[in-house]
Amino acid sequence: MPRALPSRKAFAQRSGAARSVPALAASPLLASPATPLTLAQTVAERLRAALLDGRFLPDEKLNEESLSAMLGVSRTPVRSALHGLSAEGLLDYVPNRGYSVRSVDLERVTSLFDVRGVLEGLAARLAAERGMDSVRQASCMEALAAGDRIIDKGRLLIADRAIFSEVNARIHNTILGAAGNRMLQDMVRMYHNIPVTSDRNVLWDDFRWLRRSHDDHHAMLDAILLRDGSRAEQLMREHIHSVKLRLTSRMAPEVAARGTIDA
Amino acid sequence: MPRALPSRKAFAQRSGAARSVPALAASPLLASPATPLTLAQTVAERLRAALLDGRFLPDEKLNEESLSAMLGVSRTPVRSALHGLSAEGLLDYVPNRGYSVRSVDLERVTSLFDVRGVLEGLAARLAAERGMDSVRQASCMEALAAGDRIIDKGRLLIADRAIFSEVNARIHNTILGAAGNRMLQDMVRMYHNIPVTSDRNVLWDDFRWLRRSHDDHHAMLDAILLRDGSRAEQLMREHIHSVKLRLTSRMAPEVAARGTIDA
DNA sequence: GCCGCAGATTTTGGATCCAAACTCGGGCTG
DNA sequence: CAGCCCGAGTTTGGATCCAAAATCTGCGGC
Repeated sequence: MPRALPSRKAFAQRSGAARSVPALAASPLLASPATPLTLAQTVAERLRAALLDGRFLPDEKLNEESLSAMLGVSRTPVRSALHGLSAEGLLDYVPNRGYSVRSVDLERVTSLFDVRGVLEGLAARLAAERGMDSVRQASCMEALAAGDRIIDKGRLLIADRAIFSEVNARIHNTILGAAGNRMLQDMVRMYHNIPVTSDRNVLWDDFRWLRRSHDDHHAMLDAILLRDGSRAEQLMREHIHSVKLRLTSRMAPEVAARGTIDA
Repeated sequence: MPRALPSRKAFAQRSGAARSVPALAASPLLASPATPLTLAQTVAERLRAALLDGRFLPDEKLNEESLSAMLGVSRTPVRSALHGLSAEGLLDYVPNRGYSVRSVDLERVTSLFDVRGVLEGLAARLAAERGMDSVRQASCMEALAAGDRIIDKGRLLIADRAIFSEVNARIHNTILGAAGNRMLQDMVRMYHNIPVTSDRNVLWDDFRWLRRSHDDHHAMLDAILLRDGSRAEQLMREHIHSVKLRLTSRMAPEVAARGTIDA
């Protein structure tokens, strides 16, 4: 008999409200081919969301039976989901001992942003070399304009945070798409799904930093439109580097100094 | 009743002979912590090996039942293995339609080597910045010397191919390890497991190219020992780029021109 | 009092069973 | 004759069952 389950609060409903922001029209890219999802996939999705939201403690062991009870499915799809999430790097797995939440320490964040820097740098370069189609150009311009409107207010309203987050995501995603490199897309998307480094965890509260960040976006897109691959790459690297510094300084204020990108 | 199985020849025995090359002592790095492997993992390993050896046709559909019969296990570990391999990018998966061998076309190889270029470039830069410990230095020197001995013969003996392949792997792996970035290691190792791009598929038959490649190794390690991160990165990028050109030119001689890395 | 060891219990890994989705072929209709 | 519809057979996804490994617990020895 399965003893009293932990009953993690509010796990069942995750209706995903507050995702759409009216200030930015939905991008026409990435249309879904209406694939019939499998149970294991939806379970994986829910677990991923829970992990990103920090609803599990770092290093917490995940019990298959508890999860299956929690989600109202059998152990089979849960096992499949856990397996997949560990392949994505969100969980740790030890053969006969099960899965546990991968904790993100400073060293791991540093590693990740170093990788992210060169990958997104590559994306920017490729986008510049290939050139952007008009749809993507328009999408970026729209996002930049939306960002400008916020910046021009001179301070960051709370309501604008979500928009800015969306603007940021739009720009990076469009560049990534323009690069036209599938492998690259998959990799970058992969660690957009890692807790601390996920965009939703970036702190959008420092107005100065935010303005600088938006300036970076302008410069990057400028370089891309001018087809200057090297400059686009350098700018993107430096941009990511600044995000890395920002995040790591929060994690361990005393450390987080020596950069790894600047010449 | 399961009808006559395809009985892919020589699938059962894969005793893995001819892996150790006497010219190079086993590297003391990467000691195995003696993890008790699970069946699913061994199945994944065998399937991976089969895929890398090209024992399956591109786009071939993999039937779970056939595989389980072939390997003498139930469908459960096979399913787990297939799931994992698709996460690694070796297989394609469509929800209710199963797994199939991912075919590697020219576009995919190009994508992959562009990514690999920046990632291994990052590894070289990080290795230079951190510096190599004496063990790694010695390991590299040994590998370089072994390579020199082969090159000095003025032509490539068939027996030396395996050694050179080993030398190459040793150098790249050591640099990767010296970078001290776990995330990076995982990513690079991941696409060392992709059919066409796997080191074992590099063609070591053109002596001139091979000599140039070995020169690259010398230059790279030189830069790393001098702690010149930028140069190490540039050299590694260019090195990978040359491998890319070499592979793509074989795949489609008429295309494979415009590079993406050189300034 | 602490460590180690043996049995009980929990938990994971693998096998089997069942249902739902897909495939393929024959027959029907326009 | 082409195209669609429907049903048999196959294949995958999910649930359940069983065995092996690990964890926990309590006892005894040093």
